[in-house]
Order: sequence, then C-alpha cells, then structure tokens
Amino acid sequence: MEGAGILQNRYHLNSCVLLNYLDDKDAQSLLKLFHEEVWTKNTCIINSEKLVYHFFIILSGRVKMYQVDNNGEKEVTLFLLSRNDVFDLFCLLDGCKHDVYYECLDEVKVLAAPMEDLRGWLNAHPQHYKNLLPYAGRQMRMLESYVSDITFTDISTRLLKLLLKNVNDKSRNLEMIHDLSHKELAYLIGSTRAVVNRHLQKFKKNGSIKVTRNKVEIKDLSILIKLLEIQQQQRSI
Amino acid sequence: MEGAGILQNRYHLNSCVLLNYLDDKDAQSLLKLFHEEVWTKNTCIINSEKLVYHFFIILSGRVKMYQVDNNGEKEVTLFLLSRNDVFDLFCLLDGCKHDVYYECLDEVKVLAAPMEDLRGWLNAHPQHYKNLLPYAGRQMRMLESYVSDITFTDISTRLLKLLLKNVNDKSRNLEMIHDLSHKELAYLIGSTRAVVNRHLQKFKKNGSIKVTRNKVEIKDLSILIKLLEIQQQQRSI
DNA sequence: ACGCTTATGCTACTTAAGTAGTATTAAACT
DNA sequence: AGTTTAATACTACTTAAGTAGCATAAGCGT
Repeated sequence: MEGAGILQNRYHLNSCVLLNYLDDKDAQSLLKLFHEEVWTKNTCIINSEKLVYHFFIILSGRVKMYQVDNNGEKEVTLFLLSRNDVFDLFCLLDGCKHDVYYECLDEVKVLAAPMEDLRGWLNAHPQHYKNLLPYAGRQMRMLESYVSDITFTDISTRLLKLLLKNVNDKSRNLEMIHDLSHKELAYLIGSTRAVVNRHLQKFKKNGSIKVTRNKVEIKDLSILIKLLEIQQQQRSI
Repeated sequence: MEGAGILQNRYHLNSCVLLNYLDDKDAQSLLKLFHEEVWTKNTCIINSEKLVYHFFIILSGRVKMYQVDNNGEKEVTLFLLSRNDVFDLFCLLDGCKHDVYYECLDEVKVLAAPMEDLRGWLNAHPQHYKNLLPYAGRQMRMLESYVSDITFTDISTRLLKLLLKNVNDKSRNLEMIHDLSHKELAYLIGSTRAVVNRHLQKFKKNGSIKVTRNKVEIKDLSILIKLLEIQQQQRSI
C-alpha cells in the first residue's frame, strides 16, 4: 500500500485493462484505492456480497469463475482468470448481484478496492470508462463462443480445442491447464470427468499426450492438430 | 433525418441505453449521426463488414442474432433483439470483426450511424461511455446463463423456461416468440426442430399449450409452472 | 510407515438427444 | 384454382454422453 508498492504495481499491471492509457497521475490516484491481498490456494469466494462491494485485479495465480447447478452436483467453469484479469466485471458494469463462485487454483495475489471507490474514481475520470470496453467485449466473445461450441461441437473436439488453445508457442507444451485434474478439464468444456477421461485415453493411445496425476503433457502436437482437422471434416459429411 | 424526426426518435428511444442521462443538447448531437432505415422481413445481414462500420438501434421489429456452424447445417440464436436494443455491441466495444449473422423476423425500423462517427461522439462525450456498461452487463449475464442452461438443463426444461420467460403478465399469453416456428424455437435453446416438436407434443397432450402453424399459445399457465417445478426437483433426486 | 483422500482407468449400462424419413396440412404464390 | 413451399406430426433408429460402480495408484498429513 505504500508509495513504492503502488509504483511497483503499476509496473506489474502494464497490460491490465484498467490501466491502459493512464498517465502516472491518474494511475497513482487509481491505485491508491487498492490494497494487496494474498489468498491461499483453494480459497473460495462463494459469498456474492463480497463481489458487489469489492473489485479485484489479479497480480498472480489462477482464479476460476464457475457456476453450480441447482442441486450442487454439476459445475461449469466460465472463465479461467490470471494476471491482469479483473473480477467481478459483471458487478462493476451493472451493479447487480452475480450468482457465481470463484476459487483460487494457486496462491493468488490480488489488488482489491471497494467497488464504490472505484465507481467514484471512474465517474471522476469518465474517459477511462473506455478502457473497460475492449475487455468486456473480449469476455462477451468468449461467452458467445462457449455457447456455440457447446451447441455445435462434440466433447472430443471441444477437448482437443481446449488443449490446442493452451499450448505455449515456445515450449510447445501446455500452460494454464497443464496441472488440472480431469474433473477441472471437464468443467472447462461443460462435461464430466468420466467422459473427458474417456477421450483423453483415446489421445493417449495415439501417442499425442501423456497423462499422469494432475498433469497432461503434449507428446506430439501434430497428431492433435491433424485429429482436430479430421473431426471437423467428419462433421461436414 | 430532419429536425422533427430527430426529436421524435428521442421520444421513441426513451429507454434506449445510449440515450440515458443525456440532456437534450447531447441527445440531439448524438441523434444527428443517425438516419432511419427500414428493412423488410427476412432481411439478413451476413456481411460482417457492415457491422464493423455501422451501428444500429432498433426502433421496431425483431432481429435475431445468430451463429451458424462450420458446415452451415446447424444454427443457434444468441439474442432476440427488439426495440431499444442495439447492435453490434461487440464491434462497438472492441472494434473487431464479429462472426455473427442478423436476420429480421419482422419488418424492422432502425436508426443507423457510421461506427466511426459514433466512436468519435463517444470520445467527445466520454461520460456517456458509462451508459453502455449496464447494457453490456445484461448481455453478458444472458450469455452466461445460456452457457449454464445448456450444460445443466435438459431440452424439455429449457423449452419450458423459454416459454415461461416470454409470457406477458397482463395477457398471460406468449409474446416475442409466439409466432415462431419450431425450428426457430429450437435455435433459441440450442436444439433441433424435431426434438422441440417432440416436447411441444408432450405439453400439448397435457393441455398446457395449443400449437398451430407458426403459433404457440398458452392454454394453462399453471400446468407449465408446475411442470417446471417437477422437472427441476427430479434432477435433484 | 500408515491410513486417508483424491485422481485415474475402465467396464457395463441408461438415456436423452439427435437423425432420417415420410405423411399431412397450412399458407403463399402465381 | 392449382402449384409450390414450408411447417408440423410422428415413427423408427443411432449414438454420444452421461451415470454407476469399482479397482488401482498417487500423494498428503500425521
């Protein structure tokens, strides 16, 4: 919270949506609203009140945003958030309660600010509302493609796309989702553990991936890519 | 486009998100960017270029926003837009191309403006960026609940919810979707014509609805409500 | 080292949803 | 009026996904 910390955070958040195009003066007045918090792995935010009254920027670690069905048996992960992501954008945008849960997949560092303070700052600096728009647009597009993927595409293809989407270009291996259980992978594509496992076995057998406890590794990227092409062709016969 | 028209449009658009909290001066300068267009029923906007360069506010009539799968066989309707709705919000927010189609379900009147002019106006009046946020938030919430509905809920329940959501409190009958074909209803919940028909037959047989060509009518609302309760309980056994 | 918890792998089974095809009917269009 | 088009109703079939259950293995905490 001290001056040095604020400047440091500014540096860390160079690609956070809220801080684009801010001169140092505005950045400083904005960051003064925030304080740093550290949450241990597996921390859950299930109290939606907290989301209405606080706003968070992730400095490090992964946070999944998810929903649970009426009887608490099924889950679906809506977003896997990480550095420079913010939440809860829904509440910031319209001020309403948002029936959604958050869980830390790692130890997570965030900047936290009272929602009202942030709103006040934005009202005082209305030109920075603009910063939120591209980020909101990106999230809308992600939700939109989630809808069309679920309605058009089978689980095997959705799983393939999930894997390929999370391959790091340099390392040619998985990132972000490399250490998730099959259950968590299933929730990311709106399916169940057993079904995802079934398809992972298939990929394992053709030598494209290696599966160990809480770990999926890419063995042969080209097989996965070819497989995706084939599956998308098959659907159009 | 003449002065009288502009004022009239202001009146018509009293609940359009873009015009909230605008004084008459700002409203007039904003509306000057727009001109009125009338599109015949079944007009399609399949050229995504147009969406990047123009922005529309619906004055009357219904417009569905939908996506088509890779081989053009399946469809899913993402939004059913009507008076005071705007499009394409995605493009306005982030300026990117949006792979989505629009089709007029009625004769549709819109106000149209060049996207760049609108962006220019918003940059000149940054405090009105704020007006977009609650609307964007609402659309995000709709997409979010679309995702969770599709992953958690069976077609029969989704269809029930679709019907109940579109019952007018006063008339106690359907609006917005009352004159859609089973195919269109199916696309609204991410399913197919044959399956929706199957469930509608079920509802018909218990006396809750009446089905004729391009028309679904509510016969007994209480049956539908009870049915929804039962189905949601069953899932939690 | 031990037991507890959680993840994985796999078999067998169930089911809702999708698919194909076709007859019938209603509306729209010369 | 007659032709064409599109919507509805219904039967039979296929299939992917979900479900249940269990054995094995990995990792964690004490």
